[in-house]
Amino acid sequence: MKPTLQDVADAVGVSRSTVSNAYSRPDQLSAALRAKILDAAQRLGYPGPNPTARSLRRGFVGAIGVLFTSQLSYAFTDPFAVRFLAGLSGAAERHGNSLLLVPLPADRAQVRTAVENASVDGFCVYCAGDEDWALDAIHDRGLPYVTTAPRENAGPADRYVGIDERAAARSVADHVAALGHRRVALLGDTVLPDAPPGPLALAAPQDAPHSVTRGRLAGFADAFAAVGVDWPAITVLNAAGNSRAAGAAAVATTFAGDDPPTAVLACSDVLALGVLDALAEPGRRLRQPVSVTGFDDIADAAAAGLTTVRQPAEEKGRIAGELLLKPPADPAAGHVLLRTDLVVRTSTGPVRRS
Amino acid sequence: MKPTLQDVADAVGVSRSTVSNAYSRPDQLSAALRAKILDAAQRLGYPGPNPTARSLRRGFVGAIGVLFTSQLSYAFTDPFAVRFLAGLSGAAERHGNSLLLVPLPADRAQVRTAVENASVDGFCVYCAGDEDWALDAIHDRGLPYVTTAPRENAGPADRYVGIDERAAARSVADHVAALGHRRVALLGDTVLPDAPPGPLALAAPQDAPHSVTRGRLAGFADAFAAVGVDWPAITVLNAAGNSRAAGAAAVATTFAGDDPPTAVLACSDVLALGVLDALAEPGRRLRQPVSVTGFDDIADAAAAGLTTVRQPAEEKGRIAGELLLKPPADPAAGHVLLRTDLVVRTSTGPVRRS
DNA sequence: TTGAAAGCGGTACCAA
DNA sequence: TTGGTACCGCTTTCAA
Repeated sequence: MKPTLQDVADAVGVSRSTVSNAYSRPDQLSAALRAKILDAAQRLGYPGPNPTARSLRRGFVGAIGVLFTSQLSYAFTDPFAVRFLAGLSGAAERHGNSLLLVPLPADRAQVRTAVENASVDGFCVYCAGDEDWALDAIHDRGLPYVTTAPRENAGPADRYVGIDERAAARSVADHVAALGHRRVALLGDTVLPDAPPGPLALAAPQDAPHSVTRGRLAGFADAFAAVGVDWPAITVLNAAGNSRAAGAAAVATTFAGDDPPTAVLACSDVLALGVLDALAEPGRRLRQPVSVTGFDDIADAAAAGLTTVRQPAEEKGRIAGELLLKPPADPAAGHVLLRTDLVVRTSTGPVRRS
Repeated sequence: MKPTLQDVADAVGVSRSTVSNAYSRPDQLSAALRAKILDAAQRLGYPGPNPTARSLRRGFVGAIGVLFTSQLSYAFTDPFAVRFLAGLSGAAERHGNSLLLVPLPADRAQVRTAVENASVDGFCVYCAGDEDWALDAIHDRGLPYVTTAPRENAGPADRYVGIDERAAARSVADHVAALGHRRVALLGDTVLPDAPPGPLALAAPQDAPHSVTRGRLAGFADAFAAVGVDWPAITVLNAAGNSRAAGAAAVATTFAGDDPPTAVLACSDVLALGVLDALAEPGRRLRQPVSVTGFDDIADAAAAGLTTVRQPAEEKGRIAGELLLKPPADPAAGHVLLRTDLVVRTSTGPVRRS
């Protein structure tokens, strides 16, 4: 059996408190005694204070939990999520905290369990807003948390860092509309759960269950409504996942028809890059070039010449971390809206009169 | 104060054991009583069993620690590390484990503390081999661990997953040598600690303190020695970090001289891409095209036409996770060497006679 | 089916 | 400076 603090105390002939102090508060005992204790510990193979026991007693852990709405392993395939994590881990690093990445099981009941079993002092929920079962579980645990999207019924104590999704989406859609595009398609990841890739019937942006998608679709719609293109005239495309391949698959049949869209506005850069991939496929014949826009401004966007909306990824993560680790005195400061910038590159251009 | 299990027990008029069973072993009590207990818990706002206390009592945590040799936030900027993490998190997910990302402080003494404070059942040490203070700390805690490089004095119980760095490096260097290159430069990240960017005096590959760099440099050297180019004739370049910018900076002055290298072999794709960046700078005049090779085959390598050595990133992570979470019965199976493949693209070509 | 009691391994207050 | 003593919150035999 592994030796415990008690064993060390016995070996040296002192009390447990003294051994504990030797580790946690060196100034509380003489250097000589401390050396003697550490020496004995070494000899006995005492691994040092058990972190779990220490956390239990101290009442805090020194770790924050990170929850992803999608599979944890998918999170690492999303460039934006990775940059967010970089920012978050930087903040954690600075505060001496660890990051506990908690995989969320698909089963709703198990989500509760996963949340309940996490030894953490708080949670950062990436890209939530509708995953209420996870947020509810966190809330029930009474732990502080930060989300990257505002909750429907957010209380004043709720903290989040995000962007104005709708306004940001509108900015890029305004740009596309100004270029003269009127036949457009909007592309999102899992716009409706379990929908197949490709065109989708969505009565209104509000019907998208995911709040981020909802906000972006609404912003796109705003821009086109302003130039007389109403929602029913807009094609909504569904992608089965947030990947280039999914983006390409979603538009596979889009440009075949008689009157194809002249622009595709995607809810993420990754999807948009997939659209560009599809458009670049050899053998594809187009009546006119298709404008494509993304969202996020990930690293690959620049090289691809993708017009997109930039949001500060690392900063988002960093602020999420700070919000959690160093709560602002003023609760109003707990709601942070980051600025976004329209980045116009070569993937968008004026529509050609036919 | 937050209610505890005891409070719930008191409220219902049962013992703590029964309440505990209501949560952890529903089959141990009548459905009616269980409902009553859960109901009372709800009413009192009991957050469910405290995970820390539970872990302490049960003797395991359900989480594995991840240690990066560099800053945690840097890890997310390294594409290969990210893919490794994706694989690792997949394995963790499958086994119902969480991942605790532990930031390692620069201070050596604090590294111990960081390791000692992590509530985990084991560690995955990314890219270690020489960070012995971290490994020692893990070892002293008596926890199982996996590394991504063999340890010098590895015992039979040590588990690791890696590649034959030297052979892999040789394969790409053989390719370059076969193309006729004899004046070559090798480029590594932090070949020697605190060295400035650019040319470096390194008496032998063995003098590189980092085992991965050491192995790769040795492999490069092997190939050129085989064609009569000895170590002193080879330029070694140091990069201050594993980034494109650092790669570019490292070769900033390399091609100015009279007799510049005709090939640069980098220890990572990221560095190699930086070299390509530098070579593509406007205004740079070269006597002949410079061949460049990388290592890892990250996503951006293909688009850049980079000749490189592919190693299976996600699989490396996945296997590391499996090795930790489901230790092989046969200890020999705890040492996994993954295969690598030379991927020849357009960044390498035959040397031109001058 | 339920409860009593004994820890899991430490920490921190307070008194000596 | 050191030791005594609760106690952190839960799980788990074992007996009732």
